[in-house]
Parts: sequence; C-alpha cells; structure tokens
Amino acid sequence: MPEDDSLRAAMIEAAERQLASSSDHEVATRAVCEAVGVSQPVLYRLFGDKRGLLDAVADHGYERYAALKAAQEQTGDPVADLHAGWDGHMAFAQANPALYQLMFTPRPWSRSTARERVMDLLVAALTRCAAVGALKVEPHTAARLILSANVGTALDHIARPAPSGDPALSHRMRDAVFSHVLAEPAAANDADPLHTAALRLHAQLDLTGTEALEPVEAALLRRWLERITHPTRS
Amino acid sequence: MPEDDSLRAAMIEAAERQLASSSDHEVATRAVCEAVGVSQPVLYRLFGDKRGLLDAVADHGYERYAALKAAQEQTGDPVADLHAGWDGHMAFAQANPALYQLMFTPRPWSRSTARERVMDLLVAALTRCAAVGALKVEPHTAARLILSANVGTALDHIARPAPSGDPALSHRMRDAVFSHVLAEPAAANDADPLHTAALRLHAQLDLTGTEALEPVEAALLRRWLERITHPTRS
DNA sequence: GAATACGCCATATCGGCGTTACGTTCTGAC
DNA sequence: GTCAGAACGTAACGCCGATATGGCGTATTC
Repeated sequence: MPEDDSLRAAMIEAAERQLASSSDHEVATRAVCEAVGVSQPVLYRLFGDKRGLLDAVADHGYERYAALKAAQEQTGDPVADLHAGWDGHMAFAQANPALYQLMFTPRPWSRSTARERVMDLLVAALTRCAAVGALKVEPHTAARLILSANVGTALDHIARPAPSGDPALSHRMRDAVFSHVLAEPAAANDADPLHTAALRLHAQLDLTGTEALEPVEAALLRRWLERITHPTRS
Repeated sequence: MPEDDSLRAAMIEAAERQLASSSDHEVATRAVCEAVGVSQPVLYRLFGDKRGLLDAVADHGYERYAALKAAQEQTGDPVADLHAGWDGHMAFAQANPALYQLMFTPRPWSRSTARERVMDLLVAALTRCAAVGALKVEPHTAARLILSANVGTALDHIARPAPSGDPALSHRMRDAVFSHVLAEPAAANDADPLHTAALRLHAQLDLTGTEALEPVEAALLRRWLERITHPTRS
C-alpha cells in the first residue's frame, strides 16, 4: 500500500511542522489528522499510538540528520570529517530544537532508535579514524563520549538565547573531548604503541575485512585485540 | 501565612513523588491536589499554573541538590572538591532521573532558575580553584563546559540501563573536560603565565575582595583583568 | 450476475486533563 | 452586630488521547 506510506510520511511531516511551531513543543493528534485531512482512527491504525507517531517523527529526524551527514563527510581526512561532524550536529540542533530534543532527550517508553543510529554513524566515522591510527580509545567508547558531550552542549545552546550561535563554547568542548580521544598528529611519542596498533588493526578489520583468515580465526583475532585494547574485561 | 507555605511544600513534595513514580514522568494537577486533600483552585492560587508547580518542583530539587553539595564540598583542596562535585552530580541524576530531567532539560516557558543556580554553585567552586592557580580559563566558561558535559553524560546514563552505574565513561568525560580546564599540577611549564596570573588574581578578588582599592578602582582592575584573560572582547 | 462476507473509514463517544467561573462560607474590622 | 473581602469547594468548559460503532465500498463465492 504505497498510499499508506505516503500518508504516513504526510502525517509525520505535519507532526514535525507542528512540533517546530508549537510554543510548548507539543503535538496534538487531532491537529495532525485534520492537517492531512483524515480522521483520528487512521493515525492509530498507522502508528498505533501517539508515542508511535513521535517515534516515527524522531526516526524521520534521523533520516534528515543522516542525509546531512552523508552530504558533508568523507573528505579523505577522517579526523577533519569528525570535526565537521561535531559542528554539523550542533547546527542541526540549533536549526531544529524541538525535533532535536525529541531525538536526543530520554523519553520514557520510547521505541525510537534515532539515538542509537546516530551512535552507529559516529562509530563508523571513528572507526575510519582508528584505521589511520588517529584514535586512542575504542570507537564505541569514543562515540559515547563524543555524543554525550555533543548533546549536552547542544542542549545548553538550545536553552540559552546564545548570541547568534557563538561557537566558542562548542569548539572548546569539541577540542576537550577530541583531545582525549584522538592521538596526536605526530604519533612518534606514543604512550602505548601496542594498544594503538591493536586499535588500528581492529578498525581495519571492521572496515575492510580479510580473506587471509577463516571466519572463526578472524573472530578469535578480534577477541584477542579487544583483550589488548580493553584489558579490564575477561 | 505559614499554612500556605507548608501547603506549598506539601504539594511540591507530592508532585515530586508522583513525578518519580509515574511511568511517563508526568504529573496531573488533580492527583497532586487530592494527594494533599485540597481542591484544584488552591493549586492555581499558590502556583498560578501547572508550569508554576513544575518550576517550584525544579527549584525544590535544586535545594536538595545544593544541600547535597554543601554536605560534601570544601575539603580544602578545591580541585578534589571539583572532582567530587562531578561524581555527586552524576549520583544525583541517577537517584532522581525524572527530577533531573525536569531541572536540566530545556523546557519552553520555564521560569525555574535551578540550572542557573547550579551554574552559580559551579562557578563558585571553580573560582576557588582559580584562586589557587589551578584554572586555565575563566570560571564562567569552565562552568558552562563542565555543566554541559555533566548533563550530557547524565542523560546518557539515564537513557541506557547502564550496568549498575558503571562510572568508567563518566570519569573519562570528567577527565577530558577537566584536563582542558584545569592547569597541570606541576605548573612550571606555564604556556601563558600572564593569563593564568590574571585569572588567579581575578578569582582572589572575587573571593576575598580588597580594602586597598576604592570600589571604582577595583571595578576598573576587574575590567582590565578580564581584557587580559579574554582578549577577543572589546 | 447477485449475494455475502470482509476490511476500511468517519462519526460519535468516553474518560481524563488543565483551567476557570460561580456560589458559599469564613474571617476580621468597624 | 454587620458587612466587606478573601478563601474555598462545586461544577463546568474545552481540549486531549484513545476507542466502540455503524455505514460503505470491494472482493469473493456460488
């Protein structure tokens, strides 16, 4: 039923419009329905619930977010891409504050996967950094750190009427977190070369894979590398 | 009217209880009123609005937060106090997730000053650090950085069912932000000694004041110090 | 080809919510 | 003692999310 899909999309867009324009960041199912000219039960047939509608709006927000990211990343320098990704995240938050809070603020009973998928995008970008030896910690850990800092900074910028988006604080935070996560460009003075080399190999395995090893061998190698890079675990 | 005050307090506590126990982090004015045995109009006489009630709950949350902070800080080592303050913030967030989001997540039309007052507490703690020469940036800037990172990390910990509050990520973030804000313990290799000395003097002026200068002179001195530590402004 | 069974939609409705108008009662001052 | 004014409970309004119900088109079957 393509008509159902287009109707879904129309309702999601109407809900997002109302979310952005409403003064209290709220959406009424009635208003969404009559904005697209249908009655309320169809909303409950398509989304099951108001939460379902909001989850769909959040996921649609992720689509726009991912499109924005796909349009700007991949310049060849993964670290530069990472910096641009932080700034793009901040720009997205300031352009769509209500949608941003819907996506990145904890909602009880939410089934949206927007945050997790943004994390996956970030892990991918960080894995590219690790593949060139630019990462000091595991991509997943770095991703949680970066995303948390990014969300905290974005919410701060949303809450205050900042002077036309002064990026000084955002860049400060970005440098603080990145310097704790990225290796120095001149990687000669390497504190733990085994650690970083293992991280790098792990990332390359994730990115390109290998045909030299059997799958079970590669899996075992991955576990060994994880034990090197994360020695606290068993 | 002390009865009004105690009634106010009772309603605030009832609202906070319902906020913490409700599955969707919502509060109904009716439920709050009948929990304390009054009718709805008294709520509107005392708080004016549902938003007013929520603002009062947030401010009451700040009182508990400030009490917790006052109980643990001031050990004599301002930097150690700062570390403990970060961990205390995280503990408060995990102990009261709904109240925490009410206090630290942007709400449209909110008139609560909880976040600002937490910022003030943080600025005070950072000024004590600056007074012993442990700060590299202005206390206000450092406070915004630290609070944003703290909120972002706390929301991340609230959103995921973390493994019983694994503090590894929180401590990583704490170290990342603090190392960008605090000076090295061995402050011999000082990149910009004028800058740090000016910061230190400014903090001491804020903490203890001076009788050697007339008020207008002290005010002018403050402006000069600010121009040294923040040269981008006019 | 007609009758029937089935899925979809709009109407109407329900209970609950935030908010407020209104009549009553209580208090305190003259 | 009387009266003004404030505080209170009752009841209601309008809006919300969610759902039961009846009509209508369509497809299937004999």
